[in-house]
Amino acid sequence: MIRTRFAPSPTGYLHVGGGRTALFNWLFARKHKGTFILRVEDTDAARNTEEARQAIFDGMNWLGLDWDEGPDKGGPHGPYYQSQRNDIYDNYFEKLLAADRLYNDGGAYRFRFERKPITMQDLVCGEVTIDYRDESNTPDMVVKRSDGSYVFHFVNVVDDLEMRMTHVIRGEDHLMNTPKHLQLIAALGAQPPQYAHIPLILNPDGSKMSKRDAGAAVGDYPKQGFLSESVVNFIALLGWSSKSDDEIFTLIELVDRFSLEAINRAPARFDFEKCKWVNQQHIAKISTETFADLAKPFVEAEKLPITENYAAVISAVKEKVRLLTEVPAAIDFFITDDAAQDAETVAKAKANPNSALLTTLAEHMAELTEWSADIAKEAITTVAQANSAKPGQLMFPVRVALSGRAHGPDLGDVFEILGKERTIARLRIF
RNA sequence: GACCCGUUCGUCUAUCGGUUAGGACUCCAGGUUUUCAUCCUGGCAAGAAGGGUUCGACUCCCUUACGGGUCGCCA
Repeated sequence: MIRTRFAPSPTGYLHVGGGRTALFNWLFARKHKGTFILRVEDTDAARNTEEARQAIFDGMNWLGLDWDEGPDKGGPHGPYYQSQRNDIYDNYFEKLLAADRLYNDGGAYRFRFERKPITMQDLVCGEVTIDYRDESNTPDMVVKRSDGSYVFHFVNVVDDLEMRMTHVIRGEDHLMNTPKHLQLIAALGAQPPQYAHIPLILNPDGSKMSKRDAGAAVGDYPKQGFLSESVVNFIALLGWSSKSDDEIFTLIELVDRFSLEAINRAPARFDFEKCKWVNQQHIAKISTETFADLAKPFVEAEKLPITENYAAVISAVKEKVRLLTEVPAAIDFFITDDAAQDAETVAKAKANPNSALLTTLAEHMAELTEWSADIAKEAITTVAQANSAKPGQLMFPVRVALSGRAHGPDLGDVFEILGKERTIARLRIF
């Protein structure tokens, strides 16, 4: 039975690197019908915050990564906050003491490493050997501070043992820590889990992605108008490949295709443009109803009313936006008569000789007894031909007159949604 | 500095000794849309360098260069 975990410390927001680590652990567990555990490593009392703890839960929930054991959920190996597991750590500490592997150093306790080469079999990196005879590079590590608290390496190992982890999938920044953990586990007389160290995520310029960098916080993605499945899809592709030409996957499809063997060893740079493209692909895949629901908060945030024709309006722009944040600006001209216009585009359209025909077009439309996308388009053809112009040449001025911009939905949709009166009114104003 | 991991188009990647080195993002050009976008088609663009091993190397080995990581009483 596979058991994996995500063990963040609540000292900041949830980082995309952490999000991807959580994702890979989750995917591996789900793929093999195993158990996924969330454990909060809050041993650094000085740096832990309640906001950070909440950000982890919010981020995990948003990404759709549910846990089988952990906070709010419980489980047979709890509690799942390290700050509440001190008795357990004391027990293990006694074992190390009894095995004569600890010594006091300035009030703190250090673990005495065995001075020999340590070889590990990493599921991603393969066989890696670190020579512990070189003490300058591997000084005996502190497991208990002089203030009595335990350090990361110790509690992390104890918990992975206690919680019966079978696989530890974590960032490559932990690769050099693994022999330390292996030594600790051996000293405790236990069997280690299998390790898989995944490459780090870098900034577009190749530098290490850390706090403050664009795209670093998982919590920023929903605000920027990304769908959670897009983000999951995109970060899965950073350091992992399905080995096929397909790239757009739902969470379920990822579970189906995921494997540790397909994880790369080289770090990957974050490409914001591609992330947006992935989002666009997911928007295209979801239903109009779902899209309307997801876009609604962004529309309301811009103080735009949800009108009766909201469904039609949203449907007209669904395949034109890459981010949900683009929706308000894409639909506002449908909803209000004083939506912001692109001055440059308007000037360009007014300079267009064909815009002189717009008045004629408005008059012609005013005489129509019925109204539909096709009838309105036909009116354009009629007016154009009567004035020896091509219908297509009228499209641009008409678009600008009706929407105030150069880009937008199909003109037929615009005619239909705006209706006869507003269409004519805007043509005349222009 | 020492140690560890890595290095295919600008970016994400496929390739498990024999391929015209494939796909995707970006960019460019056509086409569709009586319209901009979407979409479709095409194009630009890569094996870090040098040595080996081999009939044959992007693929295996060594060296160098470059990138990342680690050397805490942070996690």
